[in-house]
Amino acid sequence: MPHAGLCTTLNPYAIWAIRGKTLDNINLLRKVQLHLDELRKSERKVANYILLDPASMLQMRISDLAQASDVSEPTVIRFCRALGFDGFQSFKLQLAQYLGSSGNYVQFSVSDSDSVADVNRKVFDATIGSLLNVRDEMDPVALEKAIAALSKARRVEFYGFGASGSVAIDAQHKFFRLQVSAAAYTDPHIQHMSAISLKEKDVVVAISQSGRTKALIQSVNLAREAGATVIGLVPRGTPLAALCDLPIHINVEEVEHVFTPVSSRIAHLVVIDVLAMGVARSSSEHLQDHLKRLNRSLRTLRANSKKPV
Amino acid sequence: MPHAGLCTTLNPYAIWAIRGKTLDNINLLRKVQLHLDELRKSERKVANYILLDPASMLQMRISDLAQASDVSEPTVIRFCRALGFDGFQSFKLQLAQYLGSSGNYVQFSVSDSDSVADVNRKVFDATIGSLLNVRDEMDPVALEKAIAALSKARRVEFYGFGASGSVAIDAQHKFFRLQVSAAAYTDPHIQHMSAISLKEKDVVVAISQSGRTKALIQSVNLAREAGATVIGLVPRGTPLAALCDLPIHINVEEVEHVFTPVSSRIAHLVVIDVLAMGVARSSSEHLQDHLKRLNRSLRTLRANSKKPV
DNA sequence: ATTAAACCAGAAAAATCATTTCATCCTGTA
DNA sequence: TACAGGATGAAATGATTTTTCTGGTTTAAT
Repeated sequence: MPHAGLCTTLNPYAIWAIRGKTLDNINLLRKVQLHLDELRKSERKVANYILLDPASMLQMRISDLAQASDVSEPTVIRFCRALGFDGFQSFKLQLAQYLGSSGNYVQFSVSDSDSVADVNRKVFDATIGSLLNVRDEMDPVALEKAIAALSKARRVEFYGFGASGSVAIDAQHKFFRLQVSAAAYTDPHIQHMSAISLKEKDVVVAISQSGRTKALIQSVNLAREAGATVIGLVPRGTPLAALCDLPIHINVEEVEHVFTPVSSRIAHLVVIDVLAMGVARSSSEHLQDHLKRLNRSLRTLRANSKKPV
Repeated sequence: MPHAGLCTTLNPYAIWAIRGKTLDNINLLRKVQLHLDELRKSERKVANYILLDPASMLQMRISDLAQASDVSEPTVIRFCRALGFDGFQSFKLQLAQYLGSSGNYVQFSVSDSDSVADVNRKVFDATIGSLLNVRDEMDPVALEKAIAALSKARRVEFYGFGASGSVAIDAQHKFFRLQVSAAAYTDPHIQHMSAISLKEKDVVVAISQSGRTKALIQSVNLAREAGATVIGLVPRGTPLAALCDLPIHINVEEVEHVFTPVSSRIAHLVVIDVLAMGVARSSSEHLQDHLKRLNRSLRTLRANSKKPV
């Protein structure tokens, strides 16, 4: 097998996989909340206790949970069954997995006493937490429309400023490789100039963390006037979101008074990856040949000797 | 509270947090592997079975696992105890949590029958999987040294090509905000020219997914000759890794014949975040004032009206 | 080579815990 | 108020884990 470096293997679809997990139980706690009013009164006591402190029940036996919720043991079982689980153990296991997957990445702040290893861990976990949120909030229909538009596009331009500027540049790279005629502009003047020269079959992807950058709004307006389709990677409910033909809403934060500028760029990048993967999927074998050749040519830019660390 | 957009709150440290989880069990499977030779012969059978297919045991009763591993039930319990758990259930629960946190993000490939929602999920999970790996493989000592070097640096330059080019640009942004004199060069000529003009107190951060890009190797050589300190975000065991003063090893892939160019850039970005956070921490309150002013000034570039979606 | 000691593994008993059954108790309605 | 209906819990049942104890196997010393 070829070296892993940039991209030297054949199948662009081969990545990583989810072990079988029904989509139902991915958001277990949300599911509990949703079914709350379908539950009987005493079962609801159990639900409320679990929603209040999900982690604690992992250590509990059925009798403990019954006592803590002030109901009888059979009720706990009925609660589990009402949610579609086999029984208490089955529910507990699912909850453990759920808490393992998303429960860990809750809020925190780095303190001065943290070691570098702690900071590392926390920054990574913060990022992962954001990604999990964005993943679950993503609208597949919007994605689908965006992928369709990108696949048909004659030319794709990525616009962004600041941190979103580097996302735009990265996106250009990605789409370039897929043989899409792509450009990235991070300068407002050039954006404007390019925007007015766009045609109907062109697509603009506007990337913004704030959703309110004036210059970007202007570029998008110009692009739309020129007849181009505008896809937006923007937070919901912002001026830019309202302006785009195909807004893809990306809300990184849920807790208001928290500073996470770290993660939103990364969420944007991953969404770009999703779009690129979607476009790659919908294109022909021809493209895969192209990718093979591309990788071969990149290899000539590299040194070959392997030296020890 | 101010709007969340780019970065409008006061405390740059406030991000996200880990719910209490002993470090021991974060890498449960690795732990099993490490203790493998301390186990008795028949207990090892159990361990091997679990390492082979951890997910399957979640559905198993103790007797099933005993049968599957070809040992008796007490042996299974002794195995759990040997690893420091209370018993079988306790172990199973921890494993469920572990698999929930990282076990899901194992290998797969996107198939043509996948919906866009599936692709979305898989791309996100692939990314998260890589991040989890990189997080756990990261060397805190190397990070610490790099942070120290960056904090003392008179000037920091980021070098990268291709996808790593946009990482370099992003890194420049990030450090720029921390009042570090930073530059990013993605053109080999300019890199070379800049590299030879560096001084002893300067730091270069070389970013590469392959670790073997010729032009980058050359830039690094020039920078070192000029007396600058070179930090490398590179895979272990590559020519570049050998060349850097302070290599930070980032190995995104573990499975050889798999194509994951998607995730390595992102891992690099997160490592940049970690470094930036480290530098921010080690600098004064003065910096925090600066950040406040910076955010105020950025706000003037934005539209203020809130429009509905 | 032989024997004792320590150790290891499994069968069966015991304990624990989840589940089912069934009787009781509410709640709402005629 | 009486009755139907479902909702709840006590106690019995059943399943699964855990402990105990015995037979076997390795190890080391004579």
